Amino acid sequence: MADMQIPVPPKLGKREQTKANNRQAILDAARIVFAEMGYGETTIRDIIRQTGLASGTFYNYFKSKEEVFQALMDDAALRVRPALRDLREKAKTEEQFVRGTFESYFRFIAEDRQTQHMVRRNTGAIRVRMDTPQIIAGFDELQQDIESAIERGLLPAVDADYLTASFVGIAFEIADRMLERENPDVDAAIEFATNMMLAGLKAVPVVTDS
Amino acid sequence: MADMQIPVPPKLGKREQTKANNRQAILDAARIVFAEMGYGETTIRDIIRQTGLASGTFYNYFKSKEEVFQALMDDAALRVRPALRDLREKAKTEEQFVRGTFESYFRFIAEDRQTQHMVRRNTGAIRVRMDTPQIIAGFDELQQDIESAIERGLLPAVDADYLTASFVGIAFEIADRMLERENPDVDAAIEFATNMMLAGLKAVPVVTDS
Amino acid sequence: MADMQIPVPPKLGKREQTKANNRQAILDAARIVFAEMGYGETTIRDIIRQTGLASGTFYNYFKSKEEVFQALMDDAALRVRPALRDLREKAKTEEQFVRGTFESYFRFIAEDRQTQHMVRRNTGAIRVRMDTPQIIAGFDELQQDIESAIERGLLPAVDADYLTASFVGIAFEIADRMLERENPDVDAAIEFATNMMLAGLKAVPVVTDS
Amino acid sequence: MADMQIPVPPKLGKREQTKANNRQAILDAARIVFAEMGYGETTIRDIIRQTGLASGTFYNYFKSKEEVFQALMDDAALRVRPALRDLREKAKTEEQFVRGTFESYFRFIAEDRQTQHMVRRNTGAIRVRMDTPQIIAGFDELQQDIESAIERGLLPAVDADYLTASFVGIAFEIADRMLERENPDVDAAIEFATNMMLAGLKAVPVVTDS
DNA sequence: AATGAATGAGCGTTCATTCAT
DNA sequence: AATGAATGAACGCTCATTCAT
Repeated sequence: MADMQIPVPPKLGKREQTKANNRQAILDAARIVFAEMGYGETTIRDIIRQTGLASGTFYNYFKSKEEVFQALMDDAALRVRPALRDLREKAKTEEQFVRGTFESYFRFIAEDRQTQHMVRRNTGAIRVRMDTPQIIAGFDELQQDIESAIERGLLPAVDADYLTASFVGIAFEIADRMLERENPDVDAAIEFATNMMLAGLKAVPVVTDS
Repeated sequence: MADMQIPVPPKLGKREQTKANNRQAILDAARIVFAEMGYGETTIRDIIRQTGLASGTFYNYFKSKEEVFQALMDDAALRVRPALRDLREKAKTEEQFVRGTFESYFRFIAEDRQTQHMVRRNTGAIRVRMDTPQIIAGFDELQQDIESAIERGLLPAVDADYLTASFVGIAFEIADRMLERENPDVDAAIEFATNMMLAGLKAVPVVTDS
Repeated sequence: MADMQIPVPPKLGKREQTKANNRQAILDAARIVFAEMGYGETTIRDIIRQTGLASGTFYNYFKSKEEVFQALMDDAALRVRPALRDLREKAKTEEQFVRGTFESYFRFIAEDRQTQHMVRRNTGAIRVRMDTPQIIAGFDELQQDIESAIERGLLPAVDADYLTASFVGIAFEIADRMLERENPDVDAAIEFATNMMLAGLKAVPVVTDS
Repeated sequence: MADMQIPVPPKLGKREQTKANNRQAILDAARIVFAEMGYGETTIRDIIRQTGLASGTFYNYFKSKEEVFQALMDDAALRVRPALRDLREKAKTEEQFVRGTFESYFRFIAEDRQTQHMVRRNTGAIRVRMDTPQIIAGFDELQQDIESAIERGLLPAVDADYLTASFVGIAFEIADRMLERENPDVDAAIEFATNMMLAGLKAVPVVTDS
């Protein structure tokens, strides 16, 4: 009887199942190697090697590296964006808007640090930063939200473009440093970024001991 | 025997001269192609092609692409850092420190936008940011300067790491957007960044017309 | 139970029908792509793509590209050969034999020029000539007919091998040029080839105006 | 002193020597595999495999299969054409013109039968004929020569296009059959073709025993 | 019998690097 | 020291073919 009430999940035949599995395997592999080696340095063969599938199989699912990347983006967007937008739309105060954004970003980054965070390849002193799909998805609509918040009067009528830039810049860089620390203190990062954003240098928490 | 009679041309000076020239030629070529195609996409062949030298010659001067990059960095550091450090060491106020840093950075970026600024390759929605040598050189010692400024009491005793991160993040991102505009207004960018840094969102200049 | 009530569709006939249909579909597709892209350049995938069938299905009917080709040949042979043989067997004079052969060949070529005639791929200056099934079928038994005609005394006792060669060579090349012309004049081609064959250069119609 | 009179052959350094050798090696290899497998079926890797060189080396000399082919053509043209043209220009009679052309063609084919003659791949019953460079070179200017001969009054004013076609067709096909014989009798082939061309079927030598 | 995804060999090509000249 | 051809690994990609469904 229970069977009848529970909506039947779209039963996949074995074929569809493996197909879905493979697609996901490629996406997972891609996320890993993108994060490890950077998008530019990653080859399609790196991705398939990581999956254990045959080289030709890749092309049954994606036409190019770009396409996998885009798929990762779409994936991430689906999962990340709605919450972020919702949060920012519902923000009653400047601080809620700012803190909420940083909070969800830093928490997201902290959780998925292994494979998800932005890439930083240091070949020697070279820093290459690649925005992984999740990141892009996260900030993509920030500017729109900021503009709409300005219209609502929630945020002051400043240059929305530069404000977004500051937001993103601070989030990126602080998250990056946060992850490099032994025991990342997400709350501290949120606090710092929020205060910096809201009231600048002077409002930022003073370090008593270090 | 005939060989012995031919007066030996003053080879040594010239040799060294050419040697230095070649080295510089490679560096110049590398700077151009790095900026044009991005570090990751640049091949050694691209660099030597640009110089007109033979491919083997490259290896007389550098072992790898990385090494050229490092050399460019060192070059840039020599030219860029002293002024920056000097400026920050001599800063009497917080604002001088902050504004001075942004000012020299944004002006530098604006002047050299052609070949020197950071690379942004967009393959579709993919943002890859590569810090060119000059950029890195510019920010490399920022953290030290910040720490020293904190010690001097010029800056509040905040988390120097995160403060640097905010600095760099804001600078990067705003510079980036500035360059995308039709007529980049460097002063406006400096003003925005400085105020953001010093007093946050609320202090940032309000846009009256857009 | 419900399954049992549904009237069983007359499956058997249909099965065989589909089977025959598929076979024919593959043959048709092959003829088209062979003619379009040339035998050598055609891949099995090209053929199945053209049919809309699944790739695996191909192998239920043919083992290889060669085999499809052979089947096309057999097909054509069935349709083309009998008439040709008949014509040549019934020939009362040398001229009937020769003219009849050229006539049926040139007319056939002219009618099916779209997809059926021989392929000529020019990659640059390279001429690759591929005898399509129909063509081969047409000439395949020519030599036998010639030999038999010699025995009958219809044709002089010349080297049958070389005679066939001349026949084929003239037919091929003239047909080829005929098709390249704006308004192919089949009768003129027949006339030229027949005269060339029968009495050589001197007998060939003189061009008065061009 | 002798040195001064004998024109110094362009002394090649060791480098130039190997370079020339390699180029020639590739050309030779290409000629062989083109002849063996047909142009269409030949891959670049087939060619380099035949040379023993590394795969990348091919690209130091040629950009593509087409380019090698063209180079072979140019080679052949240089060697074959002048004699042919000369012969045909100097022809005093129809027969000289016709016989000379066949003669040089059949002799050429007979000599180089290994690697040089036209390709005939029989995969099963499939005949693919590929005109190798030498062949093309040989016949390329035939039509011009024919037209000029017609103007000179050496040949009757027939359709030059079709006449060329007949020439080429007969030459191709007879040469082909000639080569298939145990002991190719070049003179017989020349005789047959010439007579066929000049006076058709009736003039062709009768076979007494076979 | 039909399907179509998986496979891995092989293609054309580019590249970093070596080394005889 | 400069040269630039040779090298062979690796790339992106396509293909014939197999086989579980």
